[in-house]
Amino acid sequence: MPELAEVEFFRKQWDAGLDKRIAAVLLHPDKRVFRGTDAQKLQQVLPGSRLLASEAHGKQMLFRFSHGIWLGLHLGMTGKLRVAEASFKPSKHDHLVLCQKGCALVFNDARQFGRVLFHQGSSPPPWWRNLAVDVRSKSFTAARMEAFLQRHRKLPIKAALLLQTGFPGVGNWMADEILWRSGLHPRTSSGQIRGTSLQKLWRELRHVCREAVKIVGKDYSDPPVGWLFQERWKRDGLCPIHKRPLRKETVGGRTSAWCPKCQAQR
DNA sequence: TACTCTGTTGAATA
DNA sequence: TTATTCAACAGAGT
Repeated sequence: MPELAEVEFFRKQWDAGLDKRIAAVLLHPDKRVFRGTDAQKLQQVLPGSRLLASEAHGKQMLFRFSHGIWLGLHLGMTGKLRVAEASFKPSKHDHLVLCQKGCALVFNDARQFGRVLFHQGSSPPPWWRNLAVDVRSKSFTAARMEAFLQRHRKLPIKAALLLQTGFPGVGNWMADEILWRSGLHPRTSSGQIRGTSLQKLWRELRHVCREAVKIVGKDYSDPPVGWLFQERWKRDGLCPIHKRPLRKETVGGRTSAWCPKCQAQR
């Protein structure tokens, strides 16, 4: 479930390889995760360089290597990063393996909605410039959010929260969690949200994102009881507040769960 | 066996 | 420019 918090967790898995040289790269260039990138070149160029640093932005990750090499990863729907022993043998969905002394860095993605990007140069890659403003940062003000919602005023708020250009890192479960805490029905038009309800949405958005990164990003634990998260996957999930059955419908093309009592208004 | 569902996103179309 | 729909993929569930 790679949203903001899970991405942060997976990024850190590869910290095990920091400062170590890449001895070999295992991959199959024709795999879909390499669409649009020169996988053979990557395989040829990366050995010999060291992993220097990594960062995550929303659902995107960037790994920086010596010799001006940059690797971008997106986990799609089922992507995972992990560390394995040095003798690791890739299986079916292990699309990219960076072999190092003592360990192997593994990118696995069954459905291959994820993606590998690659760049050589002294400055960060073009696809890492002009990133959307981080929702947890100081510059993500309520006014900025309001302007974005007005630009997409016809869109149901649930769909707007999933737009990575406005809310980088927010995915399906985080969007539902945010709306539940804000008392907003997922079909509410984005343009209708103003004043106190907009302030509320802004606060809950930032709260959920920060807490999720703290909890899930640390060791992949689930958010605690009391979060909608605990109930929204269940067939007969109940609102954590007053135990009413949650409603489930497709909104903005995605399965959404909400409490008809807490989130009544449209 | 066949059909449905899934946490993403980006291309095609309106 | 923005909104909608659908396909890319594999596996799990019914």
